[in-house]
Amino acid sequence: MQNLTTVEDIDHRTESSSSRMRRKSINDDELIRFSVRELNCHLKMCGLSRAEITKMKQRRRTLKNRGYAASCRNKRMEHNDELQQDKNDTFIEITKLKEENKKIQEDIDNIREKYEELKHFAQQQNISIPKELEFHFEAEV
Amino acid sequence: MQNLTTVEDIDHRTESSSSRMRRKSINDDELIRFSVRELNCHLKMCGLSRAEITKMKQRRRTLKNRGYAASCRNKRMEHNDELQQDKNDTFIEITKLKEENKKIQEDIDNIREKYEELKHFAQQQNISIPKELEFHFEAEV
DNA sequence: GTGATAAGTGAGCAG
DNA sequence: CTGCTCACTTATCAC
Repeated sequence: MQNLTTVEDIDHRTESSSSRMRRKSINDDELIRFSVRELNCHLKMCGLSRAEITKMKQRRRTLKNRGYAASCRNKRMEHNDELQQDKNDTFIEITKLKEENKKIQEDIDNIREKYEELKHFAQQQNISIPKELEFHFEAEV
Repeated sequence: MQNLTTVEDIDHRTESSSSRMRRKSINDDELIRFSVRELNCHLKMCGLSRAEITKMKQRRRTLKNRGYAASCRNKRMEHNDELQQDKNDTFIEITKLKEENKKIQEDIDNIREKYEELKHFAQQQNISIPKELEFHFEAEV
């Protein structure tokens, strides 16, 4: 795509009056970067007609829109990547939590077993365990 | 946007020969729906010139592209919603797992307490607990 | 006027 | 040719 906007690109119907213009005075880069005030100043100095100025303004708008569209696409892609990353992260976290959970559950099972053995031992020794020291396990998972 | 494609829209340079055409014979809807074979048949029956047929084909392509673009955008949005939903779902699951985890950890703490009390009781009663019935808690979280 | 976004268009790739 | 996707343009909306 062409990157220079010269007055002769702008409005061929006024080509006949182009002899009084300074050509290639503003490129696309400047056309975007200049403030409205600076731009108006430049366009006047170039001696552009009203129609040519309108075309230039439109070109400026189009160039800016191109940039907006790009940042819009970019934003969308970044947002998407972010969600995707979240998904990966949470998968890892869930896996970790499940493992931890499982490990703790195993701990409980071990303790329960020991406790049962201990109770059994007490029975054998005819030791009565005070009520307040009793512990009742819930149903195992 | 206009929704009918008539031959006179297609190529004004051949307007002079349009007397032998049947006008408004194909609308955009048909232009998309017809198979290539059907379309060629229709275009011939309408007596379109080669240039007109090319224009019609291009119009068909454009209309199809319009649809493709729409489905592409749609797909992207659905994918995005899906990721967003995943995010919500996993947030719920993680919350649940953390709660469960906490609950189990509390259970362990309770058991640990009871166990310690039991050991203390045994000491008071001068009951020695066999080594194989000992249980060593890991460092508390 | 500026920035953002939805829809439409054309280029170009893949099948 | 068909379908898809990217970059760009245009129309529109909100500020």
